[in-house]
Amino acid sequence: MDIKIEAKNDFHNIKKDIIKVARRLFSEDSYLGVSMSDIAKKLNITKAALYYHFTGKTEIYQETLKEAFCNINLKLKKSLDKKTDEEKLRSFIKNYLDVGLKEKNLIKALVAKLSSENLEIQNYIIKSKNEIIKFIRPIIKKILKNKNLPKNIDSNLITFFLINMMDGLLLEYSFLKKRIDSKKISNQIVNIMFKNI
Amino acid sequence: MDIKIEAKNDFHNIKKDIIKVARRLFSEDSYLGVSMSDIAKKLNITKAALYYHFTGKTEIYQETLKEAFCNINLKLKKSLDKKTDEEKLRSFIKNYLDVGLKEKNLIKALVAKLSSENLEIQNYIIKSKNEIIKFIRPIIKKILKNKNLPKNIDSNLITFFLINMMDGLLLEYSFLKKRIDSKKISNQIVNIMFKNI
DNA sequence: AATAACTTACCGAGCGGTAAGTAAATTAGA
DNA sequence: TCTAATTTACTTACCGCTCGGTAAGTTATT
Repeated sequence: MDIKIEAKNDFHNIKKDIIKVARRLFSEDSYLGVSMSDIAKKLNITKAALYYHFTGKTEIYQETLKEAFCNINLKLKKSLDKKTDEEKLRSFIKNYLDVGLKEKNLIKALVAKLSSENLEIQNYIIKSKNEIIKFIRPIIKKILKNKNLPKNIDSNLITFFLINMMDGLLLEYSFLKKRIDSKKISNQIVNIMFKNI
Repeated sequence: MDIKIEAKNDFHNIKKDIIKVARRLFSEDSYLGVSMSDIAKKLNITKAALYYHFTGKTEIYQETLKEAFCNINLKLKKSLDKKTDEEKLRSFIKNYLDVGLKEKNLIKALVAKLSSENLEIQNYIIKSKNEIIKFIRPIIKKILKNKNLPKNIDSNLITFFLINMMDGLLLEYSFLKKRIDSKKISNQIVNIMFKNI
């Protein structure tokens, strides 16, 4: 009985452990740059054990992406707690940058080798990105409602540019391995893209 | 004699051919995603022949990056031909987007597996990017000279944000395999980031 | 007795890279 | 100018290694 309790204390889903480790490795390197052996070694198990729990590398990668995107969505939803729309926007940008720096693989996923065989993963990324855009777009729309935008510019475009600017920044910071002050940067972005427009 | 002339007509540096092919392949895939055999096969030569002309894969990759950056700089310099600073800026953005879409590997280079052994390549990328920034910064500075910028914002920051926004956009378009109207987008970027600021 | 959760030991394929051989062009020497 | 030596630009055939993946055996729990 005592042993069982001890076992229960030690218990945590091994599949979750695998994804957790894979997520860290894929975050530091590309899909091709991480091997199944790498993942197994970090867990002190054999490569074959991974194949007991998952059908293959693709599935593991897909699961890490799922978890990462789930994480992002959870964090971004917190932005809605803020009172004003502008505060929501600022919070959204800050949270996106924060989680993006932690989950570098999300950005890397966009450029890593996702060949035709991984079409499923590509579509999953597109879907997840669209969810993020849909999430912040109405807020930006409300903020820009009463401002008279230049011709050819609408709130959808600005949302699109905002997301890609943040992705570009994340890429740069992750490449340069620079620490950033996400709050400061979010304020700067708002100042440049939304103030005085 | 006739044969010699014919040979001269056919003559073009094989090393340049290799870099040309490698450049296209690396542009479509990541560093790890392209093998020496892939490059050789496209040229209808053997893999060993590549090692006659180059010391290894790293050197070939480095040469493709060099050529690509050289190409960028050449095209960007043409922006200086324009009359006004604003026209120079618009042209710079358009050219950057155009060449960036062609040379996807430049953007990919930032996230592909460039492990510790490729520190040289990393430094080369940083150096080349800095050159681009140095090139456009004074123009942006002049444009923003008489505008009163919000606190915490200066022309250097806006330059930095501009470059990263373009990189983010290129990443997105290259991922979605979307055709873009670079002139239209450059105007939109200027409208959002520089007009009414 | 059966199942869950592994390990051991292997597979074929492909990787970056190399040693040795070869045909054609170029150069050197008589 | 003819020939022998050398060099250029490769090819063939391999190396050791790692990859993703699997079949079969093992141990502990149910």
